[in-house]
Amino acid sequence: MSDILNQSIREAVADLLRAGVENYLKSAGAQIETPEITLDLPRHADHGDWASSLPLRLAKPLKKNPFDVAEGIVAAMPASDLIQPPEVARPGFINFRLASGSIAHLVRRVLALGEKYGHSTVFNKERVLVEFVSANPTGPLHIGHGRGAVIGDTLARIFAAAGYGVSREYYYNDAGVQMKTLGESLRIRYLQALGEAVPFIENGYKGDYMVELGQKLAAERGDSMKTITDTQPFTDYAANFIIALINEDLERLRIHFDTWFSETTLHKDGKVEQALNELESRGKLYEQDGAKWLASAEYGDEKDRVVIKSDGNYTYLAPDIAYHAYKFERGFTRLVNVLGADHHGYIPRLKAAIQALGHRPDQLDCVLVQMVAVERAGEAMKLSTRAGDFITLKEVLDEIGVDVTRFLFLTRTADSQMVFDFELAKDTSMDNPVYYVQYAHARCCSLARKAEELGQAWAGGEAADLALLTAPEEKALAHQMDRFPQIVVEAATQAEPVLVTSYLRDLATAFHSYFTAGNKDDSLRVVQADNAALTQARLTLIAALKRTFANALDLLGVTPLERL
RNA sequence: GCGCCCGUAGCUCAACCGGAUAGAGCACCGGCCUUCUAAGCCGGGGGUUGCAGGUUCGAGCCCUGCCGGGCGCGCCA
Repeated sequence: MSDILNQSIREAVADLLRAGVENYLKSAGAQIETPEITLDLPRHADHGDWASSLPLRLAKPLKKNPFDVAEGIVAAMPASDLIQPPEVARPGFINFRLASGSIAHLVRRVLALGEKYGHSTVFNKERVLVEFVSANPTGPLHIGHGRGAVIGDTLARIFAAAGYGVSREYYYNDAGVQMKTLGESLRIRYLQALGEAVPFIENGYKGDYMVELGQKLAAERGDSMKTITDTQPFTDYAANFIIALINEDLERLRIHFDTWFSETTLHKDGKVEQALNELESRGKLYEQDGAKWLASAEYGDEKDRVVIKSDGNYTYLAPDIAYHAYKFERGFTRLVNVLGADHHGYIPRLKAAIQALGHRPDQLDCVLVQMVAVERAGEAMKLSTRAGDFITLKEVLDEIGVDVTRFLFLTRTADSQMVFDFELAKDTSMDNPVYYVQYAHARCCSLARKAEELGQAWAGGEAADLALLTAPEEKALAHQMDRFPQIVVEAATQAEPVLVTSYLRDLATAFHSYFTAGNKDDSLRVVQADNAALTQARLTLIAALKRTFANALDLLGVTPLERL
């Protein structure tokens, strides 16, 4: 068996099980290959810490009773001081329980790895580009953008921990109608600020921020732009200003983009033409009714899509294909797009496009983020940038803070609709799940302080006799801590940040339970006035736990508080 | 009309990808602070997993049909 420091307890148990299965199959003379080794987290404590239903799946090909298969595997398993002798349960489960020895191994492992605990090298050779937010700079970010921003950034953090080379990118369409309308909106607000009685346009951006921007422009330039009818200078002015605003909100949310990618550069650098030529040479484009079509139906799209209209202009899809082609061109092996759920109809044609370019469809993951409905004192509020009627991300951050905002957005899967209740989010009580977790971390810190007060400051883990850690609650803690690396890999594989959030709750539950057990039973207290050795062992356990909390919270971009 | 997502406790959500007795939080009821942070812990009530079939050792999960909700369906962006 390899060094435990390089292995979680779970992996070690899986190795034992694998050895048992292989030995068993060999001795039974079976002609089947070793199946994938699976270990589940049982729902009930009676079923141990890890359980496997492997015998149930082996029974059929072996034509044997699953219970007998389970017993055969268990008998063929090597012994280990990490687990107690495995139990076989009907109809054919194998249940594993951690032995006390596993606690010491786990604690040593966490402390040895430190900041790296939970990180892995599974995806070392991969590079992932996470594209998110990507709101056109026509107005400040609202609460819905905030959700996508937090999910995208958290995914990026998780990918990095799983070994990926990660880049965060913000893409905006600055070549389209929306930006033109933005420029025209500003031009009118500017003229109005100069005292002209110009009527506002029908589809213009009506938010107060545009009025203010018009006044700002008037104050800066006086009437020097009064006679300019071209909207471009106004568009540029507005876009630059708004991008700066957006970036300010994002930085505040602890989100930093590596690149801000503008659609215009694709056109300027000939990337659109290049991508279409590539498709053409691969025979994936054809002409019909004077337009140029992509044969996307070949790859599961409902129907083929136009990329060049009969008037010679590109559709929206053309630059988008070019953009994704360019992502691959830059060396990324996996693309993750965090999109608003209303874009779901767009995904099949995008996947078709990358396949037509010779890439695998699974290299593109589209994470759909559902709309955020906002409630304030029970009243639903509508969100529309156009109408200038929305809850801005800035308001949310001002009112409830970064930690709570980030955590709340991560408590549900991206795909589920969510109601953001302002009163609840502002509540610093137990309703608010972020405090449950932060409280646990703060309690770890509090224990260290308490020990210090009593002259029993933690002396580092090296000297501690971890064999003293034998309580069931301590085993439960070790078991939870042990899960972390696997959670990170799964969250990265599935692009599912909520796995980390719910893991943190499990970890906090195990700890709160341990902590309060000490209120009833003195012998379970971490700090033992008359037992320095036990105190040191438990402080070492707490140090490992605190490290695990901190590392996991860091993946969510939430601060591990020293005290509440 | 076609396609995608969803339907689980009064409410908000889980269920680790087909496993054992469907779990948490909130709300409700009852216990635990002269001792490490009660923003916590322990216990209780509450379910025909929308409905009806099917697949198999086993289904909340897979298949078919129906009911209900959301979204999408342009040579728009």
